[in-house]
Amino acid sequence: MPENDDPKPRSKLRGRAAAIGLTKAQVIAAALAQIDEKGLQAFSMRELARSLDVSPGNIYFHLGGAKEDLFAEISGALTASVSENIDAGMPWQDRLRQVFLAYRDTVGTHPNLAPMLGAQMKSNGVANLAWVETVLGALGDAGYHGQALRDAFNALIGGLGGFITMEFAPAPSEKAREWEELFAARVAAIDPELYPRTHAVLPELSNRIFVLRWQNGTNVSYAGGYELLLNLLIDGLAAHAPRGPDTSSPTDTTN
Amino acid sequence: MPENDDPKPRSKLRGRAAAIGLTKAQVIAAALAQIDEKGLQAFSMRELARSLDVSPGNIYFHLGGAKEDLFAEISGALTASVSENIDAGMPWQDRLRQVFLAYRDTVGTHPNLAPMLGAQMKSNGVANLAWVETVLGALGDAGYHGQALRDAFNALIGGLGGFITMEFAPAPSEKAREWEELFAARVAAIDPELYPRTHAVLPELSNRIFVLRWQNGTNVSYAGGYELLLNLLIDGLAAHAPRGPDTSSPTDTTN
DNA sequence: CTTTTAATTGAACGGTGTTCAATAAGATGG
DNA sequence: CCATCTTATTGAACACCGTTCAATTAAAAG
Repeated sequence: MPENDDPKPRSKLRGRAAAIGLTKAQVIAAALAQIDEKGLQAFSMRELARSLDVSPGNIYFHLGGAKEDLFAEISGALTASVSENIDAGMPWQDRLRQVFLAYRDTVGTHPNLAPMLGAQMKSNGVANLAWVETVLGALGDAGYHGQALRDAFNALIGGLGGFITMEFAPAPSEKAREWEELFAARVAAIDPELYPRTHAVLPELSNRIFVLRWQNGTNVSYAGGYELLLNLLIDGLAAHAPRGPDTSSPTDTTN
Repeated sequence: MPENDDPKPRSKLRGRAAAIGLTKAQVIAAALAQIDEKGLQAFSMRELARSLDVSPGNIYFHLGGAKEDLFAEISGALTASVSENIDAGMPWQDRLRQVFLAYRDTVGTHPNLAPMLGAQMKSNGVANLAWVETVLGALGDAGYHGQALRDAFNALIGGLGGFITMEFAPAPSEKAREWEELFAARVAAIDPELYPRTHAVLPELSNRIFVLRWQNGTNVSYAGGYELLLNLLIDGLAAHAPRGPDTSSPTDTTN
C-alpha cells in the first residue's frame, strides 16, 4: 500500500500512459461507478480491474485491503456529506428531520449500495462521526440521556436506516423479468377466503408495499412510508422526552 | 427436480446407505444449519454438498433451483410461523405488537439470516401471506385505508423489519478479533472538540448503539430500541388514525 | 428379468478473491 | 548521464466458487 494519502499519484507522467498513476481515490470512484451500473451482486474485483485497464494485483496494492475494506471506504465516502449544512440553531426536531431526509436522498442516488449500508457492520465503521454527533446532539437537546438516549438513538438509526435498506433491496439478479411474471402469477392466486384483507387491498397496493412487490424503491417511491415513519418517531420522541426540551445543562442526577 | 413434494424419499432403502434418499426438506434444513454455524458469507453450495456427503449436482437436482431460490425457501420456512397464535379478537394494537415481537424473536433464533431477509427482495416473496394479512387486518381495523394504509404498512414493515436487519448485521468475516481492536482504537481517538456529544456518551453507549459498535444483536441486546420503535409506531398510528378505530364496514368514499 | 424412471456422480466451464515473485517505471542524488 | 533505490505494475498461481450435463447407478414398474 502506498504510504501517503495524496490524491495525486507520485508519478510526474500522469496522463502520458494509461496504466500509470493509479490512485486509491480513483479505485474507489471506479468501484462506485461499477456498483451503480451493475449492482452489488455483479460487482467483482477482477471486473473492477478490467474497467480500469489494470491488473487485479495493482488494485490490492493501492487499496491496502480486501473487498470488504473497499466497501467500507465507499460507504464512508458516500455518507460523509450527510450531516453537512445542518444548522445547529434549529429545533432538534428539524435537525433530525433534515439529517434523515438527507441520508435517504444520498442513498437514493446510489441505491445499489443499500445492502451493504444496512446489512454489514463494517460499512458503518466510525466513518460518519458528524452524522452520529448530529443525532446525539438533537436527542440530547430533547432531554434524552443514559438508557433512554441509547434506545432513542437505536430506534432512529435502526428504524430509518433499516427502512432504506429494505426500500432499495435488490431484485433477483438479472432474470428480473422472469421473476416479475412469476410474482404476478402468485399474487393473482391469493385466496380471498384465507386472506381477505390482503386480497381486497391488492388492486391498489400491489407492488406498492413491502413483501408484496416485485420492484424496489428505484422504481416505486416509498417516500410516503418513510416520512410517516420519520414523523411518528420525531413526534413520539418529543412526547416521551425525559424532561422538557432544550434544558442546556443537565446537572441533576436522577439517573 | 423431483416432481412431488413428499417429505420422504421415494426409495424404499432409506437408511441403508448413506447417500440414498436425499430430500428437498433435508437440503433446506442442512443449509439452515450451515448458515447458523458459519454465517451467510461463508455459506457455499459445495460446502453444503460436502456436509451432506453428496455431490453438488445432486443438490441442484432436489432443489430445482439455484442458491437464490434456496435462500428464498429458507426465509419462507423460517417466517412461516410468525403470525400463528395471534388472537384476532385482541385490539389491533396488541395484534401488531405481538406479531412484530414474534418476528424479531424468530429472526433472533437464526440471526445469520438477517441480511437476506432485509436486503434481498426475493427472500420475502409471497411466502408469509398470513403475516401480511395480520398486519393489514390490524391497520384496517385501526381505520387505515388507501394511501394512508400503504404508508402505515410500509412504515411498520420497513422500520421494524429494517431494524432487525441492522441489529443482526454481521461483523467482518472471521477476523473479528482484529477488527474489534482496530475499532476500539478509532473510538478512543474521537476528538472531544469536534464531537463533544459523541465523546461524552462513549463510556456508556460504546458498542451499545448502531454505528458505534463492533458486535451485533447476537452479543448485545437491542430490545430496548426495538420496543421503543414499536411503541412509538403503534401509539402514533393510533393517534393519527384516519377515523375512529374498529369501524367495521368502511363504506364511505371520501378517498 | 427387462424396461423405465429417479437419483447420483464426476467432470467440466467459466468465473471468483487474494497473494506474490518478478519486473518495469519513476525518483533520487552523485 | 548513470547507478541506486523506491514505488507501481504485472502475470501467474492457488484455492475456491455456482452451475450444467452426460454418464452411470439405483430403484420401481411391468
